[in-house]
This record gives sequence, C-alpha cells and structure tokens, in this order.
Amino acid sequence: MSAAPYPASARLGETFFAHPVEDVAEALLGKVLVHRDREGLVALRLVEVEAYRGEGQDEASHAHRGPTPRNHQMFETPGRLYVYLCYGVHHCLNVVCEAEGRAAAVLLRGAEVLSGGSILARRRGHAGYGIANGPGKLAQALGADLGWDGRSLLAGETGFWPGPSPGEIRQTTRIGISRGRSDLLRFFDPASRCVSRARPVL
DNA sequence: CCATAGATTGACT
DNA sequence: GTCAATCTATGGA
Repeated sequence: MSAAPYPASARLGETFFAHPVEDVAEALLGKVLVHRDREGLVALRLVEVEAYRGEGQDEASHAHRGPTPRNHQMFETPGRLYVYLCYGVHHCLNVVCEAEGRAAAVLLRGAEVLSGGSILARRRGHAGYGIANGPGKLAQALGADLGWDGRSLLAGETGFWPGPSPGEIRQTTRIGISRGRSDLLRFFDPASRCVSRARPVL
C-alpha cells in the first residue's frame, strides 16, 4: 500500500524558499508543483527554471528598477507566486525567494506531467511532452492567470512537494533577455524532453 | 503624448 | 526562417 500522495506534512515550506535565489532555483528541479481545483488534481515535475536576482543586482529582473504595479509581489515574503503577462499575451509564473523586500524570484520554464494529464491536455489543446515545455505553456496548462499573482504556495490549492531529483543538472545563460546575458542562471535537467525549445544566447 | 522593447508562442513562407 | 498578437514599463518630444 502506498501512502496518500502529497500530504501536507511533506509540502515545501517557507524555509525552502528563504535562501539565495540561485540555490532555490537549482533545488526546485525535480520538485513537483501540485494544483487542485474543481477540475481535479494536476502534478507537474519541474525540469527547467531561471533565477532572477533582487532589486539592483540583476538588470534582467523586472524588479531591477524597484517596485511597480506589475512586480510588487516580488517584494513580498518568499513562497508566493509572482505572475505577469509576457508580451501582452502569455502568463509566466515565478516563485518569490530569499526574504521580504529582496525581490528575488525563480521563473518556472518547463515541466513534465505526473498526474492530471487529461486536464492539462484539455487546457493546452493537445497532449504530449509539449504540454509545459515553456513558461507560457506551463502557466496555460495550470490555468494560471493574473488572479494567481501573490498566491501563497505554502498553503492552499497550489504548492510544491518533493519529487525525483534529476540525475544531472545543466547550467546556462537565461533565455530571451538582452541584459544580464552572461549570468549562468538557467538550470535544467538534460535528461528531460520537456525542456523549452528556445535556446540560450550563448 | 507617442515610440519602443520585452523573462513568448503559434502560425505561416 | 519571419511575424503578429497586445499588455506593461520606460524614455523622449
């Protein structure tokens, strides 16, 4: 008999996210993002993330020039979501890290389906490894929108649980940015097919 | 006020 | 390979 999946006692808590953002980003690979709603339970194993450092430390970060109406959740306590609209079209999910006022966050860029495949496929319009192999796709699969901005991951319908660690972790430059191009802040599991198709600058 | 760039994706030549 | 979709933030007239 296996135990009930995703018990509250195993959920990642605030201390997991209250560390330097590069460390949290790397540690998030292999972790399982679980979301429950009226449609059911879905579980996604993270295989690609990027770290964005705090205010004034990272020219690529939305928080680089300080708080705005869009990014103000980045300045709140760790373990919550920062959700923004990218190119006016796609939603992207970030996890706030470090400490209140630091504005460091991890962008969720790619994940593998563990549970709820039919729900995720319905939201995305198709099945297969392209369900969540990109930040906008991952958000669409979850049904996330701006209403998720600021949502706590420490309790409630959305959160992280331990999962199978990657056998190997690869580190590269981040994708789609023009400033901060030389920082090696993208982390992914090279064994996964669900890494985003976009290529880093270097 | 207007122009432009941006942590993307899917459709199309 | 190119390009449009269309919201936020910033910088200049």
